[in-house]
Amino acid sequence: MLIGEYKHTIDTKKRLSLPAKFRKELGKKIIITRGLDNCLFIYQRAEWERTLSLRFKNMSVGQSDTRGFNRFIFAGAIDITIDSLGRILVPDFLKGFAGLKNKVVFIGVNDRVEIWDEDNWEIYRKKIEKEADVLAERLGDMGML
Amino acid sequence: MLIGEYKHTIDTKKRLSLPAKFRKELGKKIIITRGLDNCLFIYQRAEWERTLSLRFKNMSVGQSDTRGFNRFIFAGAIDITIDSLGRILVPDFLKGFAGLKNKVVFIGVNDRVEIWDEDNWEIYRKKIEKEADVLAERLGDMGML
DNA sequence: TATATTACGTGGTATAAAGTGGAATAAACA
DNA sequence: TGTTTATTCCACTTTATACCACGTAATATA
Repeated sequence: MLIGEYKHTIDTKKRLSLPAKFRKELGKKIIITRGLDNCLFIYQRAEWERTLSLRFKNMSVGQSDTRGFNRFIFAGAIDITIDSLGRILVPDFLKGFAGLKNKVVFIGVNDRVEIWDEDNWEIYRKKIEKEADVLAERLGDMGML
Repeated sequence: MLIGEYKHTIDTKKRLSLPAKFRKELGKKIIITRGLDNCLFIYQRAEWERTLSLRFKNMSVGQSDTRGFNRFIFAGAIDITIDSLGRILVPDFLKGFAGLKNKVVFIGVNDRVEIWDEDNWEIYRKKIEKEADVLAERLGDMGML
């Protein structure tokens, strides 16, 4: 289970160290993709194949939005191996997509990790914290709280 | 059953000792999450994983409010093991969320423990105490108390 | 009631690990 | 072959973690 929030920096060589708490669960081989809401998704390679890749494989190629989404997901995905110190190299096109500057935030979201630009995350976090009581009510309806 | 109210302090190294009365029931491995009304929730690890994490495992990433919800829950949570002296380390983002300064208050709420900033708790406590009088009176009028 | 004993909360110090920066080496390209 | 880019390796700084010690509060015992 991947949880928590960690602030890290991308250095001048585009290197970015993964939070130590995530390394064990993610393993050495990971997949980074364009995510939703302007962030990047990191999946364990096996998990990626199981949850996303298979789901999209069965999608029809007849619909234009399905094709578009498939391209968005697969063309933006990249296989990355973590180096001996637990760092990854962030390719330019992904950096550009998520608007990453120096300061980024890693967040654990159950089965995936997300990389956010610090400023974007601040804005988004404040938004969902404000909506928290509404969300809690929904949780209550679902019998979870 | 977790009950009572205890005043503790966060030291310069972000350490915070759990009230001794709570330690036995909570165990060594706990989860701290963003709570409601500006406080933090502490759950026993196994309990939290059973109730929340597993239910969300198969939630769709297609809907934006579901994503926000997942991020609130998981990014705001942290796995903590209590040290040999019964203390925990409070990460900055949780301190910030709950507005914790030096003095905090632990309160037991049946199956969970809550951490409040002392001042916030004072205000909230006074509020509910005042409301309790009104509630009691109403109940009294109806012949129930 | 007074004293002794224990447990608890808090502060400090030492050690280990993690994050970050730079240098050296290898590979790719012109 | 020289230059640039990428990758590996090493070193420093900071942070987290574990360990130890003291003072106070609570409890028990005489």
